[in-house]
Amino acid sequence: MSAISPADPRSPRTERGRRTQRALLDAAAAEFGEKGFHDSSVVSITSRAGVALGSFYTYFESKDALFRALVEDLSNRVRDQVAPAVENNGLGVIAAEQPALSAFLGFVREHKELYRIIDEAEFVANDAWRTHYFGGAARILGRLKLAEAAGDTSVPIDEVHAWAVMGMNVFLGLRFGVMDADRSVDDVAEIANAMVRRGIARG
Amino acid sequence: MSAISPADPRSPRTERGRRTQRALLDAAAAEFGEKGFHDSSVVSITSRAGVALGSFYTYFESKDALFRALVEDLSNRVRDQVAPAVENNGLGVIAAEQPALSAFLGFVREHKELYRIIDEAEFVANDAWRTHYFGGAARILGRLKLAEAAGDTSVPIDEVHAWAVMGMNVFLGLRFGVMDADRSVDDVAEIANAMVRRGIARG
Amino acid sequence: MSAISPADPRSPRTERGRRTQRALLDAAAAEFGEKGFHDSSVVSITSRAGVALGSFYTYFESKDALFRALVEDLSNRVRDQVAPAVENNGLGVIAAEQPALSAFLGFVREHKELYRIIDEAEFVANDAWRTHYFGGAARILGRLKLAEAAGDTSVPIDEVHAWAVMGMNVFLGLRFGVMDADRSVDDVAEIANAMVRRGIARG
Amino acid sequence: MSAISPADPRSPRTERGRRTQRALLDAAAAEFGEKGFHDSSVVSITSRAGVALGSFYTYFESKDALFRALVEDLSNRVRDQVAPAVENNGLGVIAAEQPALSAFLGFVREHKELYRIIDEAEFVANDAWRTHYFGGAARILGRLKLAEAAGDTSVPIDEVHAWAVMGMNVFLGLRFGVMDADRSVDDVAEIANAMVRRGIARG
DNA sequence: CATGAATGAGTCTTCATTCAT
DNA sequence: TATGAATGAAGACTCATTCAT
Repeated sequence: MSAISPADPRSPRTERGRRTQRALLDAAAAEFGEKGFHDSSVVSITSRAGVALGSFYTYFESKDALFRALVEDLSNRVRDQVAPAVENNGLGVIAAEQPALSAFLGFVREHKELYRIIDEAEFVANDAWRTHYFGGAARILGRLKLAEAAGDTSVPIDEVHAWAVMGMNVFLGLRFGVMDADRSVDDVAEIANAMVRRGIARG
Repeated sequence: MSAISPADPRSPRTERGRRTQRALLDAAAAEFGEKGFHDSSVVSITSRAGVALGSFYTYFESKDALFRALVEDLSNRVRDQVAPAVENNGLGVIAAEQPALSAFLGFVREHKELYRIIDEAEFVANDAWRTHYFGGAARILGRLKLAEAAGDTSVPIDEVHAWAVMGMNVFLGLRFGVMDADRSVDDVAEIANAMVRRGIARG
Repeated sequence: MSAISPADPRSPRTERGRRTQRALLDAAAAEFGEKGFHDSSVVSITSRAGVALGSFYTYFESKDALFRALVEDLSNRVRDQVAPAVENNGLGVIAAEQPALSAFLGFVREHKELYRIIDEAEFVANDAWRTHYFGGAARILGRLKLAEAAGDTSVPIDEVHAWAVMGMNVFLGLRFGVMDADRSVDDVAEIANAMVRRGIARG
Repeated sequence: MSAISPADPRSPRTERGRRTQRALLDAAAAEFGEKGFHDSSVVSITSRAGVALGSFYTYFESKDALFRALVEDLSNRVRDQVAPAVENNGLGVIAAEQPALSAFLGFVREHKELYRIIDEAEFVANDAWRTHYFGGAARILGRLKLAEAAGDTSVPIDEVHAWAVMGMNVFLGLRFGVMDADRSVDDVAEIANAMVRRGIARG
């Protein structure tokens, strides 16, 4: 499973070359995971890999190209890990999403460091980001607990519910707020809230 | 509502100072929104603001500090905009989340550019990121449509459902995969999936 | 006489700035004169000028831009030095070119080092270049001496004639060979040779 | 006519070797002609030649050596092409320079790209250079036209005259300004101008 | 002879930050 | 407060050359 398509003009032609490229890839994954893209440097990556600086460019066109290769690779691996959990498991289609989610969570846990590059915001912002989301989740959890106390829920409320709802909200914001502003926000909110309501609320 | 807490040692003492700081803040919002944190430069921000380079440090300790101030500001404004939608609206607690979500989506739409700084990943990665998430959402949508075709759903399936589920998954990955690895992934997946199942599936 | 047009966004606004820029310009002239463009480095120029590396970019957009500024400056100065020698000297128009040429030669002699950057070929090629041109001039001189010996000349033949003829040939080659290939070479050669013939040969 | 002297320790011993070297030479000529010396790279030359990078050093000691070989080769070829035009053509010695010049111009025209490496200045400077010389030629042409209008010329003035005079001036500057500063500039100017005067002006 | 991986010094350029005026 | 010049560490990338296979 090479992150680099074999058609790449820079793909290694000898076994030795293949080893070097792999070393570079691994070093980069570690480095990016620790420091994020911008704070990682090519020098540092090559020295981690035990390779000369110049050799980097034998295998990758640029720092950006390496990053893209890594993300693409990760993306393919998530897919590969999740797919089998879904197929032929004898469950209903929607229920089958549960093992898929389990598989996904397991994958993320295994590739923690690298995964945060894809899904967290700018590294500098991480503190602010954490505060922001923990605050949001806490608020939602408070609301749900309130509903629970009022006897309005059909399931015991859990932190998982709060984060699930917040993730939902954030992604809908990104999708229908940032990326595409054509759809009515009320419409979107209605559909999403209905799902949560039926999923959690009593009767 | 100043973005800078009044206790800040660098908060302006004169009216003129206040105007300068506000200009800097606005310029920064625009700049960060366009280029992301790392590709924005202090020179460019000051020149946008029509202010001398040196003056920047009269108002902000560093580029990082400015960024944090901006995120904090944004965070507070989201809260302020969402809060009233929730209070005293005579709806049940969970149903009240619907206007809250509407308000949130509206806010994001108004502050598109800036908002992506908080919620999108590294700027370089955006293309990869987009492909990654659009792919994920498409996969989920396909699954839900399958369930719908099989007559297993209680509501008409919409793209909103797919993005909602994916946001949920991603955030749970971040929360229980990256940040905290103590909780059983199966447990988390079970709770989340149950919510979706009940929210979408037929009785 | 600044080499940088005052409209340049990077032109210095303070006296101190003006001094720094001048130092950079002078250092660059020396450096380029010694090593040619490619072998000169910005680090070395700034250190000659006693200025920090970064300061270079306060005054010049790039190494290329500096070079262009220098050439333009030199170009203007030649013109300024040659012009007065031509005007109002009471000589016929063509005869007036003689003091102009004197002035030009004097200028070149004063700015030797820098001047060779404009008019010599690639630095690496200089040795080959010298051999090439000295050989050419020697050949021409030989021919002219032959004519002289045969009594066909109206003036004593001098090395100057040989170099003059060669310069003529080379420039016609550049102008009507390299830059513009439309004109008949025989035509060009006829005109040029006629001039030399009448200028040197016995009636 | 090999560009490499047969004594060269790296001259090829087999037919195959000779082909490889020739391919390298041709590729280099193309490359240098397009990009100039510094912007040409050994990798690019070898890849143009369809030869492995390492093989370059089997045939040439260095990039510089290759360049010198090329210039020397070109130099010899100019000589070879010009020589026959001069010999035994039954013209007077000076008149015989006319077909020589024709031959030279023809050669340049055929080898345009490569020729500019020898005779043009640093590649970066070319724009400045062009402006510089075109300006100079225009000035001279203006002067000559003035003389023509005043009835002081014996031949119709042509652009060729202007470029010829300018080439003359520039080369005299190089020869007696840059390379050798011992001779009186007035003396040089007198000799050269006399030639032009008699060549162009009315008796 | 051919190959192509490895090397690392060297280059230009950027930019947050400091400081004298 | 405002200004803008000065700083220099840091970064990405290039490329001639060497060398093991």
